[in-house]
Amino acid sequence: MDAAVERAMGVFWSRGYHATALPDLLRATRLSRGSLYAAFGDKHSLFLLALDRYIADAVARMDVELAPAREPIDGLRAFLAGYLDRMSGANGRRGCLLVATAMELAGQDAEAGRRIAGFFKVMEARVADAFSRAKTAGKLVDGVEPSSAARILVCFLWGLRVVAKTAPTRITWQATVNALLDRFIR
Amino acid sequence: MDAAVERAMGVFWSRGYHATALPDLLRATRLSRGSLYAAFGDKHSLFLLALDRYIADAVARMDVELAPAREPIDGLRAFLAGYLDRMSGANGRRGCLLVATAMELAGQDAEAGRRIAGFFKVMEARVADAFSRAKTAGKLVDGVEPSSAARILVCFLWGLRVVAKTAPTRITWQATVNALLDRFIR
DNA sequence: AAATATATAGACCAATCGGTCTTTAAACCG
DNA sequence: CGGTTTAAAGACCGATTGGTCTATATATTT
Repeated sequence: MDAAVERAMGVFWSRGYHATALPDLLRATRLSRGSLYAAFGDKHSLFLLALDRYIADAVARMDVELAPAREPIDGLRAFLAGYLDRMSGANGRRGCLLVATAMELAGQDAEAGRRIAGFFKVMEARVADAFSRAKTAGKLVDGVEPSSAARILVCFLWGLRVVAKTAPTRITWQATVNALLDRFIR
Repeated sequence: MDAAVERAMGVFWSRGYHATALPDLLRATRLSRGSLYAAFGDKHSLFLLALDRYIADAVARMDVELAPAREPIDGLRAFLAGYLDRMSGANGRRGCLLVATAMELAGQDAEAGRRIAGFFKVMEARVADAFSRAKTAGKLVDGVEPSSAARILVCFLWGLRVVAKTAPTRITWQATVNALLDRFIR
């Protein structure tokens, strides 16, 4: 039932939680009503599985892009390039399931909120680690503290996902990302 | 019917568009079903009015905080202090109607999308203007370009509104905002 | 091939959705 | 006071919501 979760994830991703109706999920998962409820319990449980899947994918990407073995600056650049891809054109307009869920559910839904907050901490920690390694390699501008640079960068990236919903013009944002990085990297 | 729009805005702000049901709006506006439909047409039209109101409030705040007459650095600091207030504790958990709408509706609802994109441009322009004045006053770090600094800062702020939904710890973010400003301001 | 487990299609459920309409009460105005 | 406008209350509408259940068909297994 792994493929079903992935297909459901796609629907929630495109439409959001409330705007996704059961028929949408049935069409996407190619499951009958009965099978879907037997397998996943209810809409909310399936959503949490989809969210977990989305998070796992994102963490997996960071695992390779920001791997400790890799040159940290290269890693950060690859990491940011991925974000630029994901926020350009149609990809950008589709948005980000994590940001959408944070805004739509995190206030009311504790389970969803915990997952969002958890992912945020993980992402910040990985970026901070990369900055930290860059600093010991002497590649950071004087006075830049890895942990606060990481918070800035990560926060900026979440903002990008918001902006990309209405202004998916890649070139400008490529330049903006570079400009931000130039404030940190020597 | 101005107060009704404001009350409706409060509901949409707290719950989002899809999760707001007619009874919620009736309770908040203290209007009967008939009166509400006579005055505003339908739920979507009322939502757009509420969104316009939210945007007008935000622009009005910027008008005073980032007024051309004011010292630009002071203005930016006041502007950022306002954001920190709005993202701390319960305020933060409530989120931002603009960011929520961007994620929930901007993809499907062209009217909402236009408003979001428009506000984004306005905000970026005002911040860029403040940075520009700061630069001519010699208060910017060398190599910092006002327009790209503005894009970075604005984008960072949208990201703050996302993060604040689950991690509304003021002190850390106060420090992070200062750290970002330190990259731009001399 | 027969028996059993599994998943399908889709009827069905109460509740709620956004929206309309009629009836009744309250203001307002001459 | 009497007549008119205005708004409230709430019945009512078809459509849709998330969720259950039964009957049928399809595999699977022995």
